[in-house]
Amino acid sequence: MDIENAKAQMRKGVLEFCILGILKRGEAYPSDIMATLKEAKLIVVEGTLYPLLTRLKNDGLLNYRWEESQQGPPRKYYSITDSGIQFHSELKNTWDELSYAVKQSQKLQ
Amino acid sequence: MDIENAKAQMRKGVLEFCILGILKRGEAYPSDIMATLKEAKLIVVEGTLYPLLTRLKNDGLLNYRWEESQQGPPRKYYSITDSGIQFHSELKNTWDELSYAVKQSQKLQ
DNA sequence: CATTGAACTATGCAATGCAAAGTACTGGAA
DNA sequence: TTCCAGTACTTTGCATTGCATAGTTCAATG
Repeated sequence: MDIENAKAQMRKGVLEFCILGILKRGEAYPSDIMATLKEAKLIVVEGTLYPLLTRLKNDGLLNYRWEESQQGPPRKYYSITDSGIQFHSELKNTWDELSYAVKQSQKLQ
Repeated sequence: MDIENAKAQMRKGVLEFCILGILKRGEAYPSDIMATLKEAKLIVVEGTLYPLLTRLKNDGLLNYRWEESQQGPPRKYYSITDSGIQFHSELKNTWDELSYAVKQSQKLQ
């Protein structure tokens, strides 16, 4: 029982919401997404992000297109689909409900 | 990929925080805890709560004592330990950081 | 003694974050 | 050309946790 594990557990399910939120602004490739998450103080590693994007794509919430890069191999640019936008809005409700519940449970100390 | 699963995932790790928060107010037995969580709009079932309490107890974050009940079998009254209080405060930091990160990632739509 | 309800326990599954190792492509240095 | 570094993407396997489900124990009541 350490705090690092607790952090990992709290992230579960939240990353999807964050990533869909980021892609709502416009398409991006994985390194872009990681940089944006890092700005928000959310460190994510490759082994987490890539499988997650693949999962979201397979569920029809994202699409991608290949684009040549100036340097290095081509990149997968991801964009959000209509289903993705709708799912994102449901996730927002879920997150808001959870935030409220946590807040309530911590009240009245 | 359905919203129910997403809810379950988002709860992971958060329940511990909520329960420690509730027990900081004073000792309680499982049905008390479930009722309090329900008030906060957080539905938890036995199969989730009991193993979780056992885990927290084994990690030294909680204690319990048996108490006879007026009706029905005796109850396990749980209370938080000093380690539990400290861990709760670390979880609070973790939760606050995560909330901030989620908020940031959803900005600038 | 049987039944009912409350309280607690145990088992097994599915989902996800993550570490770790691996593959593939490009460009520059030796 | 051959080797190496850097970037981008992929794959495998593990640990943890919420939850469904079923089972056990105990006290009170008829």
